[in-house]
Amino acid sequence: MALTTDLLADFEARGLVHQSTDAAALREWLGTPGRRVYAGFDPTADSLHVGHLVALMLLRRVAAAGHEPVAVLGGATGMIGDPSGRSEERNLLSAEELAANIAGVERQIRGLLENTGRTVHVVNNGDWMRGVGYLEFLRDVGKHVPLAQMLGKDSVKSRLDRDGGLSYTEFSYMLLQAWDFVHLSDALDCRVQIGGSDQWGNITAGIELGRRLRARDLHGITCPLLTKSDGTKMGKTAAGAIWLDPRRTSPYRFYQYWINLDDADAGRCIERLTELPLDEIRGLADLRTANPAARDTQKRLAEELTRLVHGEAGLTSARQATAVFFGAEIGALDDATLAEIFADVPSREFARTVLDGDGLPLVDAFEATGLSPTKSAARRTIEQGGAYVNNRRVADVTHRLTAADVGGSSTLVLRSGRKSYALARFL
RNA sequence: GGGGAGUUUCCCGAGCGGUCAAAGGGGUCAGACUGUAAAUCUGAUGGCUAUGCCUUCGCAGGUUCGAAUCCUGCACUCCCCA
Repeated sequence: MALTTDLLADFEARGLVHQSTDAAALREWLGTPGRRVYAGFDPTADSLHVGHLVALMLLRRVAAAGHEPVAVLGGATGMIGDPSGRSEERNLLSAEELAANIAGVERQIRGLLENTGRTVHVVNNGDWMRGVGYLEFLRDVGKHVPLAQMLGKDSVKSRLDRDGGLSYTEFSYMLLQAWDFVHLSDALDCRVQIGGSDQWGNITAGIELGRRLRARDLHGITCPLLTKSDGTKMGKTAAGAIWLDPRRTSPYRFYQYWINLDDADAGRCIERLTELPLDEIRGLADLRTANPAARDTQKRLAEELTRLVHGEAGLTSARQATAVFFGAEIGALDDATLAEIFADVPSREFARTVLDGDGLPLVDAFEATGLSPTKSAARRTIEQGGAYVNNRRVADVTHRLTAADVGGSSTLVLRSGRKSYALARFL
């Protein structure tokens, strides 16, 4: 198969190269189709999050360029914890946690890479590290790594300067990752490792080891870490990380995360995280300057990434939820759809009989669902025009919910202000 | 050990014996505006079976027709001198 793209040029055009080893040698090795390129993922949780998307997308580009992506799961390294980019010692995971995490992460990686049409290798460094004895490792690997080199790495230096320092265990992490690289070059003839810029030290350690042990040229590319213009980490919100697993972060919240990025961040993300052609991206940048209010970039970005991670159905549900959360009529939606859209929203069940006769005072419903802490607060909200039933404003403090409000379904959507929702279910 | 100052509603902080559920600011919540941003403006902000009733001003008593405000004791905090 012919190469569809010059991988390195593609990376460069999208601002994905922070540092790389000798570009000419790298380009030459990548000149043959079917080359294997790897990135590692440590299973620190049972789901990847938005921060991992860069690496995943890099591997997709590897596939798109006619090569074969290799994803390495850190069954071994995950037991240690990478000190890179961390300010303090990690807590160790138990073996069971680790196994569960690996299973979850592997499923996600396969889901995101296997539809590229290329052969995808998903391997676990636990598989080749497990049988290796400590003495053996020290003789075969440790012997070839100069301490000065290890101490010179930023990840180590910055930690040594701190009060907490770092343990011998984390210090050794680098050796494991270096050995991974050499092992993969043996087993799969994989000679390029890619990762975030915080991985440069670990990658070069592997390259150095390959030269010493095998006299082999290995290559590395790091991409800039994605950060937001306000300085916070991409994918972190006040409410926590944005995960790829829909059980942790609903497709709606995932979609909204991208929609809410500011212009500069959205511009950078659409370049680095999507597969849209560069001229379309340039077009979006022009639109953004001309009419920032339209938020075309954010919409396109959210759409692309939600479809990629959650599929077409996830995108549809996220869009429906968005429409509803911004005032669309709710009457037409059935219970199942509502349940899906409002998956993140607290709900409260009532006996259907409370709707009989005079019905349930709206004030009571607001208090019972937790939308208002007290009935007085509920009254205030209603008086000030901040109370909605199925997205229709109710300004009457004495309003009572009856069968007429609920209609055919059994769920009522209550809302306080712009964005606090609660479901009332009448069973 | 001696002397002084203080403890107020989510936070800071004002508070004259009656007009105090208690100024002002912050926060929070609503509304307007807006690009689902930021800023800004407006209103609200103890509870309730609500034109009234109940509970709150460190804790426990007391004086008074009436106390966050006066008195006594207790607890805690801070400052100064030894």
